Amino acid sequence: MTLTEAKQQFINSWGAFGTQWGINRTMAQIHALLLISTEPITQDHIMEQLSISRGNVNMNIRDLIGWGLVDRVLVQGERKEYFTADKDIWKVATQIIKERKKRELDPMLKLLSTLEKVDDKKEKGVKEFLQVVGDIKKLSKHADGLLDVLIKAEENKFIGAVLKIFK
Amino acid sequence: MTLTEAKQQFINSWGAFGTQWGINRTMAQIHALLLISTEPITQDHIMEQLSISRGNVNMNIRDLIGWGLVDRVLVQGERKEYFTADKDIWKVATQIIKERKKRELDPMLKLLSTLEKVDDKKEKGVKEFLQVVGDIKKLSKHADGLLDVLIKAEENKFIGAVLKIFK
DNA sequence: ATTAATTTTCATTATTTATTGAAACTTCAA
DNA sequence: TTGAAGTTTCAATAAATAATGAAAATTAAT
Repeated sequence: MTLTEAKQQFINSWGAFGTQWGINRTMAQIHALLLISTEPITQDHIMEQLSISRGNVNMNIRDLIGWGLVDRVLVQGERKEYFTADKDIWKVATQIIKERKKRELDPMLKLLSTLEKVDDKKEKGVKEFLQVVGDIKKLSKHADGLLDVLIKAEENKFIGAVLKIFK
Repeated sequence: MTLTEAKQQFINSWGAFGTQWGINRTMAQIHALLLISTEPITQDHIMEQLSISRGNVNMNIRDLIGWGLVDRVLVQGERKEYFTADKDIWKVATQIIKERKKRELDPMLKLLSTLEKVDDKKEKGVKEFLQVVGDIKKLSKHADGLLDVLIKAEENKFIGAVLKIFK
């Protein structure tokens, strides 16, 4: 396999994996392209490489910046904007975890707290409902804590070492 | 809030969370409905509760069974099939982890190994590409191991206790 | 065997989600 | 200022995904 083929396959597969996780295929592909680009690249370069429109690139790039996965880069003497992605995969992973926690886990916990306010205790089945809601809440909080450990583990070798023991 | 309202909101929200994770909204809603149903229910019941067609219920139920999240139940003296979902949220979570690992992490590792076979070493940038691919592979294997720990933690109080220390 | 009840399939249709591209906007150099 | 280069927005359109419903298949009672 040539490097060009391998890169193409990486981009395509990364896009496919993205869709399975609720991430826009093109956004994932742009991220993939940036991950394997040794130098910062322009919107025009992305348009050409992925055969997509200017508007599409622009919107997805801004989304990626919002996720903290991509940065604008100023190139000396150039009018155009350039973009890069952090190549440190651990940082990429923790950044995604942080964002998803913020965007999804927090709202989830809020919802569950609301649902715990069911008042008509007379109704049959309230107990069972509250049991399920309570369990999900407990699990969410566990997950929340666990993900914090993971995020810390990136900077803390000791935690990483301990986690390794159990594997 | 009444129990009926709360249940409705739970179902809707569960569906919305599902879509964010690449899961069909209706499938998530059916799962939610089963989670908060104290008794096994029929396809007709699901159709009515969620206002969806028979075909839709049927396909999604079978998917859920494929995920190991829902079971068929035979009710004494009844012709119709009934369905239930495991109410133990830890088991639900570990089952989902197991399935996603199998369906996604394994193929991902396979892909990465393929990509490592790039041969034209003469090409500029091969080293950087292999670095990124190698890093992702390393991370995937870490995640793989970590998820195994998590799955085991469900049955192993000791691991759970140790994980708690770091929170 | 016949038939009524139930489940499954899948071509068609509807809905949702993503993409395009041209106009509007911004930036900056002359 | 003016205008050329570059960026952003968003209504219109295309593509992908999900839902419907009726026909086919299966099941089980008579």
